[in-house]
Amino acid sequence: MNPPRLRIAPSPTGDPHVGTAYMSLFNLAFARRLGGQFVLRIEDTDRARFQADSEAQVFETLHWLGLNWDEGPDIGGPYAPYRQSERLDTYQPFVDQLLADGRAYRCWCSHERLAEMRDEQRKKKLPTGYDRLCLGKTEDERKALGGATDTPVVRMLIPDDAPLTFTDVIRGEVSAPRPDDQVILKADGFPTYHLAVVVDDHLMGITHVVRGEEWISSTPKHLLLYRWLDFDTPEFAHMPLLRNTDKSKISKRKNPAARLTWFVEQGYLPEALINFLALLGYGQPGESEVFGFEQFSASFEWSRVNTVGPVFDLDKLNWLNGVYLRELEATDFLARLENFVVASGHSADPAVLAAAAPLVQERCATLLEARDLLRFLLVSEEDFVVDEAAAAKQLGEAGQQVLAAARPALEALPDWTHEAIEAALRGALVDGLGLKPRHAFGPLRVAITGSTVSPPLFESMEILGRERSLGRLAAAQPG
RNA sequence: GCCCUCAUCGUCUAGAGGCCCAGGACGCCGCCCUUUCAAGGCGGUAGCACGGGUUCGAAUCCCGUUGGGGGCACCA
Repeated sequence: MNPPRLRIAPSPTGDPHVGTAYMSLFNLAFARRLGGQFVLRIEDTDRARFQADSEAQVFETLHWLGLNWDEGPDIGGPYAPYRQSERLDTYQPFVDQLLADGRAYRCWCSHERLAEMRDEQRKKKLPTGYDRLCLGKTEDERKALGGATDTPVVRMLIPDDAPLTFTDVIRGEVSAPRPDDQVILKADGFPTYHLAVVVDDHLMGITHVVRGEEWISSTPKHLLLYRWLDFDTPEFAHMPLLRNTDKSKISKRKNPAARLTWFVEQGYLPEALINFLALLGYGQPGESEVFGFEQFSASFEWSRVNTVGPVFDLDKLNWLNGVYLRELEATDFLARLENFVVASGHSADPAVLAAAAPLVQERCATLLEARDLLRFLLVSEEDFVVDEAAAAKQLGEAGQQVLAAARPALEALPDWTHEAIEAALRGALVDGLGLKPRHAFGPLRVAITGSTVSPPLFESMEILGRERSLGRLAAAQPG
């Protein structure tokens, strides 16, 4: 058996969708498992929804995830071009052939007439579908009937014996609804998805078609096209759909995680997202829920792919991301944090960040959280603010006593190290004032970090430096 | 309305007739550790949608019901 060829075919119609990464992951896992190829093809046949910057974002986010393709519009390949808008000449002969063979016909019906027809069908509670008004008519005959346009489309003539069942490598035998006479060539000369996928997948030697389960009901149309055009039918794998919390198909409207760029913005690690997506669609390949692409790919079998659409559970992703963050080498963590801080438009003193990174590596689920935990170190003194609620809680009368006792003890310190700071503070506050540690250090934490939650206090003060630390303590004392 | 598809804790799942009065993970709750928060340790909460079969025996097989999801475009 020849190595398989698989493809992902996103439409450049906006922010890349998380589903694109999800499908790519499964395509790639199978392709790598059997030493086959993974192809990226851009399906830009809908010029009404086309967005020019979308394609670059697709490339960028998939590369970020390490889901790299062997052939595609950016790197070329033996079956170029890989953009459907550049392949219009390729589709035309197949349309002509179907027309000549009587498998397709021209249709002049206007959008208005089609809409009316559907309204009528729905009102009468009939199944919706094209009523074949144009079938067998010349342009003149049709126009005499009204509700026609000058630019016809081409429709498939669906026969009564159209095949409605097929084998899906995930689900086994699947049946689908009987299609109506589907448009395959639009009035603007672009093919619809149905014609374009079939032709391109055949010409590009695609052996396995992996797509969302929303395509199951369209598959009979494709089956017919493969038969009529005398193409070999590929294997089909219909993946369960990712869901919103309310179980509906995951959408950008209801779920920020539907946008692939969101994960970058939030400071997720690509390896964590990959792990998570594989876990959702496949489950764990071995003993652990924590695993990498290699292990996933090595275990890959279509029959093990889930058939139930999983809810995209951010709690679990956050946990997983934290696991990956903690497993990172300290230098790797620092590099990624620095990268994230800069990419998110903040500046940072590399020395400060290097010293502070180990303080937060175990304390955050995402790089965004890490950055926020360190904000008190990254801002200038002019921009530093103490959270109001935190101040109200910790900087009242008792807090002021703490600050008053702490300052002289710290000012007298010869060495500004966290060990020395801790010793001085414990001496002055715990031993001196007889305070419980939590009451002794709470006010200081708020004064120094601006928050009741922070990295360890003494280390934070050491990194902040003597001058800035004492300045913040002074600033926290009114008058 | 019609067609298709799916059904184990809140969520993701293990379970392919007896090993299951259902196991794990996340979340949640409690305790321990502790300068806050995390991390870590220990413990707890919670589920086979329902009704019929088949069988000595069903979470597992069959049928029906209910429920969820998807599709029914000159969008993909």
